[in-house]
Amino acid sequence: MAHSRLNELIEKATKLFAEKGFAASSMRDLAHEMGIEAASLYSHIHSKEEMLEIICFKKADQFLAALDEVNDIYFNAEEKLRMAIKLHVSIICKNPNASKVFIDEWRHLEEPHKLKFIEKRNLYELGILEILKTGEQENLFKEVDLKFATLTILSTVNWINQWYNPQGKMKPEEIANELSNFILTGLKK
Amino acid sequence: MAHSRLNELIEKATKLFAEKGFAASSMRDLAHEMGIEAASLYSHIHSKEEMLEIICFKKADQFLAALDEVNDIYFNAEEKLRMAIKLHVSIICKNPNASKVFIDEWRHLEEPHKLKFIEKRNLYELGILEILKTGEQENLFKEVDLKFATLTILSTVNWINQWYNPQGKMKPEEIANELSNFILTGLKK
DNA sequence: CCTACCGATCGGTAGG
DNA sequence: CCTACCGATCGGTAGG
Repeated sequence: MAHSRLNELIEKATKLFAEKGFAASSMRDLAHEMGIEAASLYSHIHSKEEMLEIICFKKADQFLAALDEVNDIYFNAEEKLRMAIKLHVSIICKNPNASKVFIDEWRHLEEPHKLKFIEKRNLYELGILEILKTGEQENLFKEVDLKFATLTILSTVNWINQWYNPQGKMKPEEIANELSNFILTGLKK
Repeated sequence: MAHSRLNELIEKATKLFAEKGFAASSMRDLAHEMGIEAASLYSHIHSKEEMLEIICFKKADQFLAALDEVNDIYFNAEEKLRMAIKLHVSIICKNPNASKVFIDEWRHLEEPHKLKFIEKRNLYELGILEILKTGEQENLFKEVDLKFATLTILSTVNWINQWYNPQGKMKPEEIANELSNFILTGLKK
């Protein structure tokens, strides 16, 4: 497979960055994981930061693609929101390490990539916000501060990354369902 | 004032750790902020990590004290939850930088402090969980996975730290109110 | 992918 | 709080 060694490198970097944080991860740590010398890493990548870019932007594009999928198919705002949440949770659970880097480590990106990353993230937030706005217009959702509600929803769907265990008893679909119900109807009877 | 120079140091360290992350913050950065040489920092503290301890544990104790306050005074589970959220948001908004360190940087604590920190955090989570359990028993709240609901609630109240601006138009009280309503009744009409 | 190495920077200490 | 300094480690390059 072409680039398979590069793929392996990115995978190991993802795990390392997720576990120790970008700044606390050294190229020598990573080289050790790969079973090679630190200097040899640079035949696969140009810099430590480049790996962070690859990880963050790949994840950002996955989320944006999910948004397109939602907007292409579903009509009702509640269904749209449920679908968006389901896809979001699915993306996170499919690769918790990469998600952790996407959520917590992007700030170590250098310009101009950092700015570009924030733009993509904003685009995603806007997509969720549009769904909520539609729900308001359809008289399905309460009238709330849309920005506030968007960020609150994203916080709950991102947080699962902190405790999600692939070996745990809850499957991504169940998590998404519970979360959607919580977001839509709250805690009160 | 006794320890005022130490207080200033911790304050500046808090800001630095919040903005750049613990691992990416250097003692020379911090010394520069203080207007002294890096070596001089060690007449106030023993190590870089010690500052992280001070910040994290102070914040942890604030949250635990809030829990006591809630449990001492309020009876109804809904009121308890609203009060807990209000105090939580208030603690975060009072010092967003320290809260950021508490939420994101504690993993750089060294043992045995890391373990002790996790214990305190678990104690807090348990306190919130107890409130939800009471609400269930009082037939006020839905029957949900208590652990799941607790983490979801904490995620939303912690996330405000990412975007809260002390100069913004929303006051902590309003944020707490919106958040409580959202958590209790959800988005749906 | 390796050996050999670079300058820069790291957290921290000794001694005043 | 300073000067002077330590050994360790950092990301990265040259040349093969």
